[in-house]
Amino acid sequence: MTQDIIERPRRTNNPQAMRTRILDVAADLFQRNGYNATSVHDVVRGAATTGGALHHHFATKKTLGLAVIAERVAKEVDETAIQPIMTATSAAAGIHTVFNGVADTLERNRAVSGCPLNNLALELSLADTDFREAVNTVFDRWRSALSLRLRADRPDLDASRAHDLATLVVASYSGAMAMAKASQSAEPLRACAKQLETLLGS
Amino acid sequence: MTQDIIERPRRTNNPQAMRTRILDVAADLFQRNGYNATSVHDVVRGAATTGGALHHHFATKKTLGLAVIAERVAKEVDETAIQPIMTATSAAAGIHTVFNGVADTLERNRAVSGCPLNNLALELSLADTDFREAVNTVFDRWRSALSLRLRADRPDLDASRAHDLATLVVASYSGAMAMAKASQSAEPLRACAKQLETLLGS
DNA sequence: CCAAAAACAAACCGGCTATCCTGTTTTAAT
DNA sequence: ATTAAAACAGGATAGCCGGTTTGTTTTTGG
Repeated sequence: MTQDIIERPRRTNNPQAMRTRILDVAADLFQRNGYNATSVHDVVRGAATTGGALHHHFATKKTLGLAVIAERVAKEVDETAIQPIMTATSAAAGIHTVFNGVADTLERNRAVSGCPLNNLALELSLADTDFREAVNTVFDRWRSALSLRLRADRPDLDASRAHDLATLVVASYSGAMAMAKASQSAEPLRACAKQLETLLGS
Repeated sequence: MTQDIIERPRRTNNPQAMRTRILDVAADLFQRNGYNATSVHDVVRGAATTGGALHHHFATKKTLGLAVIAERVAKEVDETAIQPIMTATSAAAGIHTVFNGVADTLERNRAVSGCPLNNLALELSLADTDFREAVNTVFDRWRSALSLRLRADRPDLDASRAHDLATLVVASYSGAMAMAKASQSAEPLRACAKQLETLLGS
């Protein structure tokens, strides 16, 4: 009797794709449920892989977390917050675009899961220095870019004031996202956008 | 032979004190390490009590968490943020006092553990509706109080604008605290305070 | 063809939350 | 005063899930 061989689909090694997939799933879960509330098993299941494979790419959960910040969160901040401001006709216009654009997105999706940077910042930056530095780096890039743009718009603005102004914009964005998450509403973002406009318009 | 009785200190029932102690320790640990990263065991050890006693006062960890928000975090927000603004000579002066006062405190203590409301808001408000509502209540009280004070100062201000302005103040405070935590520096708070002053001065 | 990389599979130890049962103290009615 | 009931605290345990490790098999590049 010839044995019926179950044809298991041949495995194909694709380390880059695997790494990317794990990173994507982890970023999503960390964002939605938080770092501590997400187990590596959750990530394994989500990425349809195995514990061993994950371990091969990321030795520990912390390594994975740092990679998510450096390669995913940073990119997301860059795309949704920094780029639009750099390409807009003015800093004020860019800020308007970013705040209201994000508000629109939040209203399209039903749930407000918050700013990924902020989420991880508050959960991890006190617990671990490496996490703190990774998060701080992203905050600083954002703030510097904004400060630079503000001065490009208004050369009369001195560096220190521009820096303070950029800080206020970033802070109000973060805070508004926190309030938006708590109220499950985009309204705080729109309110802040309006007020920032009057401040920048002067 | 008479048995030597080890004199164990007689137990004294003091449910209120026990409850208070547990709540205090839990609030502190949740604030410093986060909700998920804190085990009930940690709370038990910190309060120098036992699992059974804790369970008697708070059936589950979630019950404890909700109590911390409603009875500790809310009070802290009231004392450090709302009261000073209500008693100051003007809203602008009050805001100045709060932001710089907190900044001073952060610099005295070595570590910036962030705004307790913000910390728990971002960690829990998406995970659980009860938590979200508890956090949102505190945010709203804060915002309403501020809005009311702004209008008392400037009767020309219409309600909607006052509300938006209050939102910006609360948001920038929250965000500045997040940045302060990530950078372990009070500078973001001072920067925001300065910029808010020019906005309110006009 | 072979060595190294990549992916799989299973299980480990430890700590977590929740619960149970026991014993003690307080309260209040008789 | 006495005593029954309620409130309170102690301590141990169960069951589960956490992150990580350990072998082994499969794939791939040189």
